[in-house]
Amino acid sequence: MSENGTHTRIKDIAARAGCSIGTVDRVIHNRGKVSESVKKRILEIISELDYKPNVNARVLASKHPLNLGILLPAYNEGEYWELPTAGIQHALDRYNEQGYQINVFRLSYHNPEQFYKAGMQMLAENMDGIIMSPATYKESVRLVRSYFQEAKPFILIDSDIQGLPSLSFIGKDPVQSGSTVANLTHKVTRHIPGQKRIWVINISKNLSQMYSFLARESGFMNYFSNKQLQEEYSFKTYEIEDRDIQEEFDKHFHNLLSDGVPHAIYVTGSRVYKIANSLKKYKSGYKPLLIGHDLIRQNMERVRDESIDFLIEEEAGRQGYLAVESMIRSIVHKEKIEKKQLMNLLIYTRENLPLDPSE
Amino acid sequence: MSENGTHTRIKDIAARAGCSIGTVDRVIHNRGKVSESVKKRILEIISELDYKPNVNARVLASKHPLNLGILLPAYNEGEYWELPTAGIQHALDRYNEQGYQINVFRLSYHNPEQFYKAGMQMLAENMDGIIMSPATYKESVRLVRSYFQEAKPFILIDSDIQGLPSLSFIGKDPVQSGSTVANLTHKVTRHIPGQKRIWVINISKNLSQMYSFLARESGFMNYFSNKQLQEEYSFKTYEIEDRDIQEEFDKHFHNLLSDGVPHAIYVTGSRVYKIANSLKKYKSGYKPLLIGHDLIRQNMERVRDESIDFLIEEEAGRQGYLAVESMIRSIVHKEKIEKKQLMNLLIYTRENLPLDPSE
DNA sequence: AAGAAATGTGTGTCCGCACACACACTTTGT
DNA sequence: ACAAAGTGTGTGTGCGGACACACATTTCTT
Repeated sequence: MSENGTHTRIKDIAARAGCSIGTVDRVIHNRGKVSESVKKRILEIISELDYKPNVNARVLASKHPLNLGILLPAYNEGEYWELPTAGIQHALDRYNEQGYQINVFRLSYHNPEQFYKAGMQMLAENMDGIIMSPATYKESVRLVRSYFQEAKPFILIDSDIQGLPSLSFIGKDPVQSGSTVANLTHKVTRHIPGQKRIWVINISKNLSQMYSFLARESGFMNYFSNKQLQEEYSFKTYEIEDRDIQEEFDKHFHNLLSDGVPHAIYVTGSRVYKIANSLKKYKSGYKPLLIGHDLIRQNMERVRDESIDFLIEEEAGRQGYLAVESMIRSIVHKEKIEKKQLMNLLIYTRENLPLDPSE
Repeated sequence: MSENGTHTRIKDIAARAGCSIGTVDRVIHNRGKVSESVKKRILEIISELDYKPNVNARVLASKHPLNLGILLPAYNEGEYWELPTAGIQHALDRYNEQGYQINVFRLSYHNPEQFYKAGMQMLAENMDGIIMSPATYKESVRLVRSYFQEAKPFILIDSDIQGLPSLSFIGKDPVQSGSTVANLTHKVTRHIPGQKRIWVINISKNLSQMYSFLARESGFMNYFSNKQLQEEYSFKTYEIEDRDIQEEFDKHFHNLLSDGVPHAIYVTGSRVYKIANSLKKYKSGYKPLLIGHDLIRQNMERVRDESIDFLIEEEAGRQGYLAVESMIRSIVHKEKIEKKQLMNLLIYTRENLPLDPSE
């Protein structure tokens, strides 16, 4: 507090320390020379008074724009990455309206090499901070090594790579996510007489998604093995290539089904709708429980007509929003950011599906 | 945009309109007299340039504190209302740190009359804005009528009362929520042979909660009637008074159970843990599916030991946070707020339970 | 017609902070 | 011993907007 009854200001600190605001400013920003004794005194007063700089004044006075690098996988319309991207855009619009000046530099990648290259280009372009979703482990570590050396702040979204010196990770533990789905699957199928047949399907286009999918799968399997349910349940795992032509996909999938329709299918990624579509065309008395991820349009349609039973999502849009917000809070406001910001696990059914997935 | 390449400023508008910034300021704030012609010209320029005042400068310059009234039901430790309250506190702390000066005036109520009285006191104390959770319909309408006449902005959290001229409603549609639980219940129990017995239990202390509970119940029942599942399912609804002494509660509940343990129990509120506790003590071969609401500590413990199967929550903490944020954005930043901010429906199981429910 | 009141508009200060600049005092070099 | 370089500290201006105040011009009184 201060004489005027509100918050502590630089001026108040200066008065207490018996120096000018310029000197206080110098110790706060570590710029210019300040004698040790004065510096110590000021730091003491700062911590004693619990001085928090006024963010509004700070943003107003420092007129540097924020250069933000955004590095995400390439995607087509209606695909998963549209969601985080929308969240990012939402945040950018909002902060822009409020008077923040933010320049974005976007790059996308199709494969790990491109990821690394684009990441290095971000360095070359001298961004103030970088928001990215890592591709593979190896390239991420290589890239982050460079970031670390140049003290370049970065935020990881969607997939974490443990131990990286990121400002923050924003996303969800995929193993936990898989276990939760397993719990759901277990409870829904437990009363089916006889042995329950479960399929886990990974449909992916590229390597970088594969990691999350596999982690979800192992979380899923883990649940059943921890519960010692291997007797009651049988599992099959399929890796299906993402064929763009639905007919080809159908053919392949119907082929798998000919051995017998399972009781439940868990698709570890956002391409459940393809399974749902194929399943619809397959004449069979039994409709398996179908669970998949992410609130993309095509999935939502399939939830609406109940060909998908449950859709899990990990607040994809909010991840993007928070990434931008965290970057601003860290770089512009100089706040401290939580190392891990874990999202909630949302479950959607026909009943609680939002009309519009945009955040 | 402006000469300096960034955002439009008042100065830029003044330059274009050929007047001083004082005049522009007057038309923006509708204070003082401005000739019609100049006013019109300025307004045109404002909309043409899409002028957005710089929030940081605005907050910095206007040094009024924000007086915030908060009116919520009274609660004991560990009860539901702790969650929104924590969210509110989190927002207050955060904005306070950032240099906003916010004074809060809290009141709580045990019954509708107190609610109305406290609400009127908020008016008398001349708060800038009020965040509240409405008690009953009648009292809310009466109260809001006064608010409307005095143009006092208010935000409703948790329970909506349709058609009220609130700044925003922040919460969730309880009917939808009930239907979602019904879907879950249906899928889990569908494979049980024979007729499935379902219990819906409302445990509440006071009238104001009852509304949400009943709405959830009707959403729940709706699902089954829409699906025409009345043949396969039998339903019983119980209203249980919330007895503080668990033994008494147990006695009452065990009495109900003696007619036969149901296959599933849906508790429409946050007091599921009481049922879970009672159920544990009841010796029976069959453990019914147990679903309830809200991430309070006692419920979390029961999810952890799997005596509660699913816990549903509607981002209670975030509701509080958003309420404060929305109030600030509306009153201080003068932004436009969305009339309805619907929360997500979160599902928790043992696998994805957070360690700490605080936001 | 002259002062009073109403109307319209411009100027200046402050909010808290960032940063450039100025300047005094000390230390170093020759 | 005196200039040059280095070190420590104070002052001033500007960021965009809010608001008080000053003042000019018009309109109203009597």
